[in-house]
Amino acid sequence: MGEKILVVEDEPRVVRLVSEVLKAVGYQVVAATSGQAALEMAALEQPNLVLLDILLPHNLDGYEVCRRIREFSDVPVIMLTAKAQESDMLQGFDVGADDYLTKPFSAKELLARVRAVLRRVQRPEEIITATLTCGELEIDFARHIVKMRGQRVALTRTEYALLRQLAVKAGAVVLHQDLLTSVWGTEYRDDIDYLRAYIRYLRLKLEVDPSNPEYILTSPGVGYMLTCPDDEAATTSD
Amino acid sequence: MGEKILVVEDEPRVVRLVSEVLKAVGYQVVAATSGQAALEMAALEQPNLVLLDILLPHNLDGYEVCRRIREFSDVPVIMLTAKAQESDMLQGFDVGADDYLTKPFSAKELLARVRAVLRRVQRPEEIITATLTCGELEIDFARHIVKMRGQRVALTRTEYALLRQLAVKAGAVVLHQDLLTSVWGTEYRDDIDYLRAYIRYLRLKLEVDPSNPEYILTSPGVGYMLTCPDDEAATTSD
DNA sequence: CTTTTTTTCATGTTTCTTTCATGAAGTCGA
DNA sequence: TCGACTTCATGAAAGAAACATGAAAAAAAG
Repeated sequence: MGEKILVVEDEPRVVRLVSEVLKAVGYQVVAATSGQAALEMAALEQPNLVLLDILLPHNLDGYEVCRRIREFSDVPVIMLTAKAQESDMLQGFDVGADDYLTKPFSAKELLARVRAVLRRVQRPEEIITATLTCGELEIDFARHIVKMRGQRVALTRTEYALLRQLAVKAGAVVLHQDLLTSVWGTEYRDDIDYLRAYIRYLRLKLEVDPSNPEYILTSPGVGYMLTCPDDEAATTSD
Repeated sequence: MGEKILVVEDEPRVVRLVSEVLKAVGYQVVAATSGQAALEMAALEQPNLVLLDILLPHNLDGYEVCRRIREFSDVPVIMLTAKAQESDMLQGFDVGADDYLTKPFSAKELLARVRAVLRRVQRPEEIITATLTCGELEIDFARHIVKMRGQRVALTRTEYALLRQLAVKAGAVVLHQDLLTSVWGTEYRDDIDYLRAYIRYLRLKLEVDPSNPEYILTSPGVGYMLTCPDDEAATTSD
């Protein structure tokens, strides 16, 4: 239930105090007393939040720990320290901290800020699955990767741009002019040879038989269309 | 480019000051001077962040405004006020604020906290992995250790930073610009020669045949990608 | 001051884009 | 039915852009 919070602090007394406060309201607490241990636990325990003291033993302070955590994780970090100087705080935010709390602080303020940060993180903004599946064709817009029949297909920049335009309007005929202007620019609106060349390149890379395309169909005099064979009665085997 | 920030504050002098600070670093600013106006603009303008003063004219204070905004929106809210009492702050967090800043505050602190909150909102997914294994490549993020085929590989700071950026997005094409800005900084966005040089260094250290890379692949005109040979149907012969 | 790392540049090579010529296929009116 | 016309697919090749590479100067680290 309770989120897991990693407390990084070298003074056992403070660790105990903070832990009790957090546990009292239902959080799980794990602790580390050195920077190195903190990094390992951040990776190993996958906490939902890190409370990070700046003054740590050995030569790995809180700023550096925060910076390194940021290299592999977006877990929220609240800096916790006696340093009240503005420059210290700014440095804390610089290395990627989410909040900065100066000692002494009250249990209530600590809890309020912990809650505020967790509340923000846990709101699962809808994850945009920027991937389109069209028959055996897969386009992962976020990764800029195209697969056909499970195999990765390497496309050039222009090929990808053209396929993308066809894909976002899959199932509909996209006009020559629309393709030309969106891929090459408005001044290429009537240069239909570009389109022919690149439609061909796409077919060579995506179609089983480029001369009898299943996916990229021609609408003579109008434009081209990307169809998803599943959607239709795809049994037109001649 | 700049996120849109709604500033709610009845003192024109403060509005002007805050607006200038925010605009100077590239944010768009819209302002409201009453609670009623704030609610309307929060709905209408869809800001990415709200800076909300607590003392507002008429009978609709900042707490109430925040509470009502929360009824229809998750937009982050930073409370902005002269009230330094702890109870006031706690009430701020209670009504759903993300941060609480007491006047007087410096421009730098304001910007740092604005950035921290926006940063948090903009990357909702957190990926924590102690070590990433990608084919024969192993990266221990906590220790900054890289191994290839079981052997430790010594990387320079820049080499490591570049590999890390590729690794956290393993399996995706990472754009030139993204790599350059995250490794060297935004002002290096178009200095593609740095990238070429370091991609080469990485290949020399990681690939069996640096001229025919298995791991670090080129997407001409787009970017580079770290692939994990196991994951895919590794039939990209030739 | 030596060594390592980073930055910078010039070179040849590869890959991608643009362009054109050809023949096939379809449309339409005589 | 026939040719005149339009639209396509295709192959090939010149031109342009992007790339890998080696090497050396500059800067930073030790």
